[in-house]
Amino acid sequence: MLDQKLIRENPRFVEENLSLRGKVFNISPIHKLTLEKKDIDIKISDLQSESKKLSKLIGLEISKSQNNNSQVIHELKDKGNEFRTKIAELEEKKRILDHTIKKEILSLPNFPSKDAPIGKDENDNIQIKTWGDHFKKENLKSHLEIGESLNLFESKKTTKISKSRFITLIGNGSRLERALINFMLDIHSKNGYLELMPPALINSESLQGSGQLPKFSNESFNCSNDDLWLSPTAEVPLTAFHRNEIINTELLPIKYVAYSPCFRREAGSYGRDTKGLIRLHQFNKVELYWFCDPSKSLEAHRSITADAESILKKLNLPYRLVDICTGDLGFSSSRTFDLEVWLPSSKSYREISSCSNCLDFQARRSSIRTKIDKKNQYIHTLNGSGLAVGRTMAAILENGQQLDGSVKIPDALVPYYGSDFIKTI
RNA sequence: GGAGAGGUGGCUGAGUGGUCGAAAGCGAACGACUCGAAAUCGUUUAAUAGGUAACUAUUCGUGGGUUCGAAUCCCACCCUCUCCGCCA
Repeated sequence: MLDQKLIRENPRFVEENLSLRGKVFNISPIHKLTLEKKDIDIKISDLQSESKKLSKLIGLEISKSQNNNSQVIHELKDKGNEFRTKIAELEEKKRILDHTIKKEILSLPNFPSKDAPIGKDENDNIQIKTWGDHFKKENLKSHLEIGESLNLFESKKTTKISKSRFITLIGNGSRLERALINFMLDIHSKNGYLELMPPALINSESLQGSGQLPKFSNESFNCSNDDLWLSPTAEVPLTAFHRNEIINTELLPIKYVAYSPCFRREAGSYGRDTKGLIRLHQFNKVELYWFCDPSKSLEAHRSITADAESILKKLNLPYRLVDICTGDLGFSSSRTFDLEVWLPSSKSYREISSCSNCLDFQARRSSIRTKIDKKNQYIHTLNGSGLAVGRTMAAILENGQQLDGSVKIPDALVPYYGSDFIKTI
């Protein structure tokens, strides 16, 4: 959420910064409303002040005279009633304004960082570096073919259970998924992250706090009976964990790692990645999350990205690091580095982690602050996948495939998986 | 799901219509005493928004209502605790 005061006092600055996203933002209607609201705020405050004084006076008069119904007291009460009516009128106006303004502001995305490359869409993203040896032979099998031949997962029968874009992991597939989750959690825990296991059902306020609501209600599953939603990413409960808190500065940065199932409706992606592990309504993810001192988030961003990268390195999966351009940034993010893993069957890179610095955008929505020089300041939040588990499995299957049809498990994962190769049973 | 109790500042806890933003205690900060410390004594100490400031407003779980005036009365909701039932 952007600062309402900034919108009121410097609307052009706000428009210019938002427009870096490649769309035109006209905030002059909200700007006008914020001015109106400020004006009403002042009027209400003045009236309340007078009305309060009057009430005290009435109290005094009543205690002085034994007669509660004297002419004087009646007149004073009438005057009090006038205040009440006026204040009620203004408050009604203010309530409508507040509601409208908040709705509008909650639908505005974060400012892109001035360090982010300027661009329109994903084609303008900039590759920063590549890592690892690419496996580029011909006739490589896709992770879907490998998974089917080794009986690691199943999607056709799964439509009976739920519907398309769900998967059932089987045998070694399930074991590999578990191994990956534990492997990632262990590495990050050793690296200074505190492990949390948050609920998968999330209330509306939490989704609003991290930026999924009100604008993207289409993208999450909703349990309408209960004002609860299936969490699309652990980023949501992790942000909400400290909602409405003032965090002691000495505790910062707070670093969490959380494994969670993630649920996404994938509205608008019909026909894309319909097969395999890449785009599912439900998938597992290990998420990294930082609450940090506002002066230190740039450094933290590099750090969280490096922590996500460390998993790819340990698993010996080739990847590249991409700097997301202003037009392709997520709603809450000011700067995002994507990690894309190499999938040899399609000779392409695929997003496996997205590491974002949201600055104070989520903290403002969620009211998470810290006291700096006796003043409350919004902290900065950062999130990054570390990593998306299903896509990691896909990458291991494709990059580790052997001529005999088996798959080599990366050395670091062997203790978790329990053997060196996945073979047909 | 049934029955009951309760939600007040950093914490404990008093407050049932009028200088109550809230007694008292604990805690914390500062000062005195001390070579230093403990103990003791004294002073200070809620948050949020707006304002350079003086100051103004709001806040006693949340939202409504009654009233000139609500922590206090009324209504709805949320949450916590205890007991019973059910349950992985």
